[in-house]
Amino acid sequence: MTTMSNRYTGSKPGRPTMKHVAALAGVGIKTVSRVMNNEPGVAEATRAQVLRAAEQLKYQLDVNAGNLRRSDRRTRTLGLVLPSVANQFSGEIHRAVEDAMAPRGIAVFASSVDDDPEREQPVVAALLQRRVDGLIVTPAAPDQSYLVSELEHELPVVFVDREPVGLAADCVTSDNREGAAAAAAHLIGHGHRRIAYLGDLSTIQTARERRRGFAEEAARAGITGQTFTVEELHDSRAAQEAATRLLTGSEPPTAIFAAQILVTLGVLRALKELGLQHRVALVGFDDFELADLLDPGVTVVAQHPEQIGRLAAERLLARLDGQRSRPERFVVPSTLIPRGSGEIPPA
Amino acid sequence: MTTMSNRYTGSKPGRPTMKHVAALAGVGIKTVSRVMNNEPGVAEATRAQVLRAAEQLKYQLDVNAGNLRRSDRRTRTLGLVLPSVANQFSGEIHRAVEDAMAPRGIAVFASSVDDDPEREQPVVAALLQRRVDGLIVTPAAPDQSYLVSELEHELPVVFVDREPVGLAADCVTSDNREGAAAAAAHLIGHGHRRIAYLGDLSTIQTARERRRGFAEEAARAGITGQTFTVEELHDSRAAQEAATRLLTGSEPPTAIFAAQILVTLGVLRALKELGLQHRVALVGFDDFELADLLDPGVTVVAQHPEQIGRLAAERLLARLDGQRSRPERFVVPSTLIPRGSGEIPPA
DNA sequence: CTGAAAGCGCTTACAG
DNA sequence: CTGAAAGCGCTTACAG
Repeated sequence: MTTMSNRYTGSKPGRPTMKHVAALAGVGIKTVSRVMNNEPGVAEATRAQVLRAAEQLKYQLDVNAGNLRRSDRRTRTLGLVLPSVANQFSGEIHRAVEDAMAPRGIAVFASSVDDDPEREQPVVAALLQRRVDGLIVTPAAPDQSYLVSELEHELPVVFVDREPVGLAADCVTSDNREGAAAAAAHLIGHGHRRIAYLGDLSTIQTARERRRGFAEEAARAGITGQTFTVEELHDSRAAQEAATRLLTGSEPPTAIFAAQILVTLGVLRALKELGLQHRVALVGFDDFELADLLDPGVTVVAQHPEQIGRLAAERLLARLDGQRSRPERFVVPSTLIPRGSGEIPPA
Repeated sequence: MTTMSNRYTGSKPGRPTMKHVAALAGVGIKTVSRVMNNEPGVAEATRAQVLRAAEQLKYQLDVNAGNLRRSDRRTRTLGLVLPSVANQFSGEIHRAVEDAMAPRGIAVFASSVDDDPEREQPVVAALLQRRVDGLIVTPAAPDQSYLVSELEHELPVVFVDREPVGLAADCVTSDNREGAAAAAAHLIGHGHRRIAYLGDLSTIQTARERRRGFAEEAARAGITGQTFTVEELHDSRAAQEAATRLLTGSEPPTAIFAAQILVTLGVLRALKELGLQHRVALVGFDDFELADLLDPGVTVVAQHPEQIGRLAAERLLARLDGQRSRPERFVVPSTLIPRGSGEIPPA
């Protein structure tokens, strides 16, 4: 009979198992298991011997195999569904979640959905097949009721940035309505009446909230301005074109509220191209690097993605720890940061 | 005997298994396995029956359990080690990797190491315990030889953005040396001789490469300027202070090369504060959103993280598909983009 | 303090 | 076309 060390089954040669470590150390596999999991009740000499064998074989515990038999059936894995891991806001949420999970040994699968309603469910299904212990999701589909059965099976699900539709679950968002209202109030307070609202796809819940907050505040000031409302702007080029059209029209607005980051960038390009950056006021929703370095500095309603991510992660951990109270809705206040562009008076 | 449907073992109640589906459909579990994995050779009627049962129980295949017995032992999982999932460059690499892996059903674990040499190895070890099928790593530690045994066990490892030390493995980087040399040549070509080099930690391999590319090009032009070299700048505040010191010194530089994105931001702040943004030339390494909107526009050496990520992912997939050729080193060319700041003549 | 037996939910390797 | 038995690498539940 050959030695064990060359008789592995898989196509990856040489990956040792507890059996190999046990054989080399001259103990049972249960003892190896105890040592590798830092369980008490192993003689010091035995422990040392096992560790030596493990070291020699470069043995690494297989957490997936362990999980299969473990009574809690936890994979120590989390699914995070985001618009895109390449965007700044998502990245900061991701990092906050990672930082909250790492101390518990929970690894994070992040998936990008690009706000495509069709992709949300397949992406979530793939995560469920991997038996993630929980889900943190930025909803993109019009309805999340497909997750009801998972919730019933006690899978913790927390929604971030946007509220879910069709099921009751924990949720952490920015104060979209209040933030947009604050932006409107700020511009109105500086004397503006002809304020344009440029916003994202109205299928996105936060976009509708911001629209509403802005409109309510405007109405409160006796302003109604359908002519200045443009929605369905999902990229900066579309926003730039829309802003250019408004600004070169017969009755241009004296101020613009850009309700999403890419819209803000598009408006900035339009203003610069038209040489109007010091003439037309601008407040953007969502902060960005360099906003202070532009001329004028860009006044924004800053969101706090790291707080949103952290809260969502804490919520999820509490659920994993058995908290069964009913779903809560957390709203993270945004912050208006005046930097110049929002304080330009009407022409 | 009670019905099966309420007799689960785990703490997550109700998660059905193939056994439950098989019982409900009145077939063996092997048949359920065939259907759930879309294997051929199942009668249409049987298949339909199984699908109906699976649907009714909301059954989802457990890919981890399957993997345990599967002959290839693949977890369809990848480990991605990055400086931080919150930074733009990392995020774009991450997205490119995700997009390359998704069609193959491979999910990505991303981990942030914050360029902390101490954190690299524990982070990698955690991924290995999860039996990832491969690793894409931005090295932060001074040495990656701890991965030699993994490479021997045929675990595919590809390094991104920085070259590994102590082992031969596939690697995809920017052309740091050439890019920095191009920046130097650009400034020299515009008449500058007193050019400051502001760079990141010299422990980081790419920082050393950029320093070298810059110095070589300067030497070629007969310029030696030790007094203008500041390194170990790892955040924008440090860079701002260093730039301010140089610019307010007795013999200020007429041009600055900022060899890292945070350094560029710090220099921009310093220039603006001193009112020198139209007097002192600046080229930055790494592009950023809004570089074109500043006044003047910021000339940069643009890297292409999405290409770097895609190449690394393709390399890894080729290895997974059995390619055994010797390790290759890919260098992705960067692009100098003149926008104004780099074309300011010396005072 | 230690280890043999059973079993987690699947796939493999067969046999019919 | 279908399914019973064995086994993947661990942990559980015991027994000694």
